[in-house]
Amino acid sequence: MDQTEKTPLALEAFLPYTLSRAAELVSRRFATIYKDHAGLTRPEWRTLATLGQYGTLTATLIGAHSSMHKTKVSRAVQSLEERKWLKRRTDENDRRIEHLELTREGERNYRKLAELARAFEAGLKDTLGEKSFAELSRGLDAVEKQLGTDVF
Amino acid sequence: MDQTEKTPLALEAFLPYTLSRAAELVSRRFATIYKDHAGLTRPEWRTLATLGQYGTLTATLIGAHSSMHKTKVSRAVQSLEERKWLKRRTDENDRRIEHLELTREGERNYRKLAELARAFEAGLKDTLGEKSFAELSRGLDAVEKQLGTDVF
DNA sequence: CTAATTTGGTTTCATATGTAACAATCGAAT
DNA sequence: ATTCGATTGTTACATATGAAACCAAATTAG
Repeated sequence: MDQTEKTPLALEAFLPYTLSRAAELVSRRFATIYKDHAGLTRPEWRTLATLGQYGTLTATLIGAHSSMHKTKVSRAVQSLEERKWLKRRTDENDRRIEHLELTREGERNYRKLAELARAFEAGLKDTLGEKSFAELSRGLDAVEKQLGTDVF
Repeated sequence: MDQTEKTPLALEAFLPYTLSRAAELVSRRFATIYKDHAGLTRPEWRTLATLGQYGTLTATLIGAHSSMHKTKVSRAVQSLEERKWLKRRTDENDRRIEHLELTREGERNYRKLAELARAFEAGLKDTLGEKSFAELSRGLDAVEKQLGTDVF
């Protein structure tokens, strides 16, 4: 007897759905941190975080490290530049390239937000429990390892 | 000595990021199924899947079951109605309410897509490995259980 | 060397989204 | 019965997004 005749698909147990739902739940909560504390959008936060982590980078590299579309990066960089949180420096040998770097102000805000981010993650680990958190992390790593080779 | 002085936050190991990234990777792949095979958007697919699973529902309930904003549901229902994949029936006692139900055509397409969805998930389980898949599922369940009480 | 191609990044345009305002209806309170 | 508030669903508006066109600069091909 085929179970699927009655319920071809249970959405609440279907991984693409549960994964997307969990991501939204976590994302929504985490967003309050960079939105409320700094008025940043998600692309802006990711750009800040990537530059904070890696130091000087080009826009293309920011996109690669943070999995963002180049138009998102472009707009986020503009916005952070207007805030004076980052500065551009055109490459001397290749004038298409711009090296992007956080200003002192940007660096300061990055550290502050990074601390809140770590606290958020710690709270999440606490809420989920050490074991579930570790399982989730391992599962996500597996996804990244298997599907993450896509350029985009 | 404080490790965070050098790298306040490693994005590739930060759960809100890895979760969001994994969701996008899986979502992008799964989307090809309902897009290529039926020309559906994600809200349309979710609406179809929810009605297919639960039978007759109101728009509000579809939103609750599929975690979609009511405007998304409203637009998806319109579109599916135009395709003649669902029909509306106004409640006799409360004329604000519309009972939504798949047509035979809608049902047929739902079953077809549901089968592809199950195959997709099976392939994913295969790719990730039984163990990682199970860990991921449990981790996601924990997230849902702890954070899923938000209405939205 | 010049033309064609590629690359880094921005802008344009069409689409998708959510907030808020809205219309219609219902239920409760007076 | 009438008014007020809540609920169901749609629409209008402003914003976010990505595909594609685009510009400028560099590289490759002929």
